[in-house]
Amino acid sequence: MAESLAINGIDDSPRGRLLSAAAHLFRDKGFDRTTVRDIAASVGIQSGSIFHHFKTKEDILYAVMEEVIHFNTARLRDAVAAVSSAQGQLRALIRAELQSIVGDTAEAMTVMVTEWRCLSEEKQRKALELRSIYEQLWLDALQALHEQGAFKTDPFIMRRLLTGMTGWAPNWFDRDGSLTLDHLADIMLARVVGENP
Amino acid sequence: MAESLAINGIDDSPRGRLLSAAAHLFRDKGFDRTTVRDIAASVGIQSGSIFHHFKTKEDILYAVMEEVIHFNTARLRDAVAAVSSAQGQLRALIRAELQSIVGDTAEAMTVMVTEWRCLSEEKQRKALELRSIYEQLWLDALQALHEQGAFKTDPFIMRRLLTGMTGWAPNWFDRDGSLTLDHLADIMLARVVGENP
DNA sequence: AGCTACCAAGCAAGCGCTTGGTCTGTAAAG
DNA sequence: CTTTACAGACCAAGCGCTTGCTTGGTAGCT
Repeated sequence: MAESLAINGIDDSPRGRLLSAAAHLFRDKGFDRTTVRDIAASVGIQSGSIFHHFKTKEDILYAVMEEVIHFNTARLRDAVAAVSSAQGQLRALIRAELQSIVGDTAEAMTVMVTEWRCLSEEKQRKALELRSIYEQLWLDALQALHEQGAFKTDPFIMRRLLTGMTGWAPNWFDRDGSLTLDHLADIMLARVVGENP
Repeated sequence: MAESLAINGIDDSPRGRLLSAAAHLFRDKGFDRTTVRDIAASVGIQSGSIFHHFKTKEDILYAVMEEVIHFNTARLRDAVAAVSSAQGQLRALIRAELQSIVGDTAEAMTVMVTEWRCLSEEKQRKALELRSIYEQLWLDALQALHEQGAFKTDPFIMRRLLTGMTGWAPNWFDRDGSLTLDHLADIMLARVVGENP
């Protein structure tokens, strides 16, 4: 049994604690190398007891993704709503996604990126549908910027480049280093609008 | 038994065919979900016969990475050597990495990115050492561009952003689509030097 | 004679998941 | 106020299957 920091957006019911622990283990060892015995041990119960809360191990993975998508879609929506200019909105989206991906939901977000294919096709489809609102927020902001001439590249491609940049960040960004998330967001924004911090 | 396209840089000895087949399966299903029986079946031998060529399943993964690192380091070196200007060199590096990652060594490169943690720490360290020449080629070109004022961001960070952009490409780039790798390389280059294709 | 490449059979360990039951807290029925 | 009912949370034990890998041997080429 090991204490593990809760993930933002996941409550601390028995089920929620199971989800946080699972996300943590999935990130560290991967879905397949994490056994239900590992997850059970890290919250201090027997392995069989897991199946009182979830039907299958895969359902745990899906639940982690579901929770993190909902939480971060709401965060993205708030981030966009708080700003009026298109460039300001994009900067807010980048900053919020960085917060999701290396900050308070890091484990769950990383898991969503790296363990995606461990879901059955049906669950992938369902999760993709949940993601669609999230992605639309990005495309709207990028489309607006594109129309006002801030960049020439196709907004869909630009979103993919940004996804790659933010998605890779957990592999190198050091939360205790001198580079702040605010600064990094400015650097990434400049890759889109062409300014040069 | 299924035919699978050979990966550039891997010969077609029994061992090489095993490596190509393994890389293909590792990319599709992941290292952990691929069984030695899967690999054996895809080249038409019995599962036990695999261990005549490799000591462990993990050794297969390492061998895939080793081969692809060597091959692509050579390709990167050639790409740089063929151009004189710093910006031309960076463009050549981006183009070559895209070729590696969505082209003729796609399976093996994708596996290297996504199945990295399936290696033991010792093998990770060894593979990282092999990678260091590869990364130095990038840093030299970026450093030169940085010194001549083409961009202000720290070259190390810029390399990480580029790694993310190219590394994510297999998840969306369509080899049969209208976007060419040459065009995509130009788009990515512009994220660094601030021009706007 | 020796080497490479392979087969056939199977072992030991670990896996996800099931089963039948216990305990505790809550709340309606008497 | 007690009794009965019941659901949620969990345990102890273990089943059936898959896994990576081993063993002892054979066929063919040099």
